[in-house]
Amino acid sequence: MDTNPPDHSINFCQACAIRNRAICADLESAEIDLLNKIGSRRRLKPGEQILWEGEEAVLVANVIEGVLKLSTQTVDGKEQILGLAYPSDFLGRPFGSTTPYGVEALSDAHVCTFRRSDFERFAREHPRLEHKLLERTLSELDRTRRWMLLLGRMNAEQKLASFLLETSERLTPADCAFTMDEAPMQFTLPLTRQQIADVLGLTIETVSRQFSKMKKDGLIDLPTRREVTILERAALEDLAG
Amino acid sequence: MDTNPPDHSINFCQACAIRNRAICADLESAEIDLLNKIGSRRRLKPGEQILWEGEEAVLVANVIEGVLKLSTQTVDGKEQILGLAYPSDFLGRPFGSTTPYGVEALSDAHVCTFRRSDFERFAREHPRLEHKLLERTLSELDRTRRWMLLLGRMNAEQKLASFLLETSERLTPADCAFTMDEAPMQFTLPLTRQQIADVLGLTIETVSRQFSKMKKDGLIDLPTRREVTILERAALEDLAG
DNA sequence: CGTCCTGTTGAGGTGGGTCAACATTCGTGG
DNA sequence: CCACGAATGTTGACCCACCTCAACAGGACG
Repeated sequence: MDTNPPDHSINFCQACAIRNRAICADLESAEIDLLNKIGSRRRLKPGEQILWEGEEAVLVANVIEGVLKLSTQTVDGKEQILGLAYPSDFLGRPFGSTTPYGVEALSDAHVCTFRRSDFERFAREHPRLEHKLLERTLSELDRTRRWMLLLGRMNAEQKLASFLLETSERLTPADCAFTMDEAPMQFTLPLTRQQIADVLGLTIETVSRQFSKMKKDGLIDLPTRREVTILERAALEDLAG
Repeated sequence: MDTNPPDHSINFCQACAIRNRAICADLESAEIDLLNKIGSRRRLKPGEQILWEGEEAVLVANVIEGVLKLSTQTVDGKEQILGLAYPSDFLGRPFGSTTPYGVEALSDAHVCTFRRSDFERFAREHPRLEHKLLERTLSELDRTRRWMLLLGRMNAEQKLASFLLETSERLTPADCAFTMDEAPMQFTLPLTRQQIADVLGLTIETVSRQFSKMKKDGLIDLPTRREVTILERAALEDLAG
């Protein structure tokens, strides 16, 4: 495994690409220095796992780059992806003893990890960090609840349309100047068809068929398996509801 | 509407039935007095709504007694219940501008409400409260993610079995001495068939058929529409997976 | 060039949705 | 207390969206 050893020669947090969006956003310079001291960075390859469902929760982390999946399994082995983590998202379960889901990198990824005990101590001593984490957790809960509507009440077409729209938005950095309202936009899916199926609660065949249908209908183009071009965003939004 | 005016003649929080489970659990006596001053109690009838999806978030609340539902609707009018709130659960969206879901009482209910701005100010001044809220939100996020597995990957039978087990547990106060491991246990459903369907992402007919099937198979009994007796808990757990 | 892996497409089956008739319970007012 | 109508729940018949199984296609990589 290429777990890089902690390197404190420069202050990572200060320079961090996601600094103004992550939980450390509101901290003061001195606090950031401290946080930097207890964290270490780690690079992950696609498929590499950093948290295991049910294991003792020893790590928490911040996503700096890449996409990761949070997932769990049914007794009969079917997987359900519980969520995707993008840059600035928080991973792990502070203030709880076991990690409730597995976390695996989908793309090359870069995370900032903390020993849970270190992180918790720091959080308790710095209410501002804890407040930021609370806001983030509340937002994540909102997002997760919206996803329940998708799983419980949408058909395959609506699910895929919603997924493509959400993915295109989350892959576009928030500070990006181009709003791209109606412009065709292209991106690389961080997931295989199987993983998309696991996110949407569908089978791989159904996902594939819906992709083909949307392409035939001219809503999207599929230059390669992993590339998607949204041609008719408004139409997709109609489908998604 | 029978909105009771705030009544500060006695200190509600100190005497509160859910005091040791709710977010105020770790507060000191003096803090509780303060919190008590900014909150007011309110009784709700079944069907009465206290938060509306999309409206400006002006209230947050703690459930003291009863069961409430959090829900949202699709464009085509189908409802999806996002969660149920039981005593000691927290309602509303602090640190956000709009309430992301509607909240309606399912049974006679009793809540302790705060103006969001008051609550937020209090929380920021009392990190212990904020910490408690964070822990609660993290747990709720875990619970919600487990529910996603149910919605995305379970069939009707598994969904209903899981629902009955969870409901029986949440209706049994945690401090109840009887663990009732294998004993037959009875409880009153706080939801109509339609609402159960909305929780599970099913239709009312499918819910009804699954109830009938479980009764025929001797797993449960249904003395009245609202009463359920679990006869074979182990078998239900097998079904739920 | 062959093997492996991922994705696509087709054919057919089925779980649960839809529509409809009926049953039961509840609420209201006589 | 009963009578009536409305609301809620049950059951049956049918259908369709999605799942299952299976064959095949296209890259990636040795």
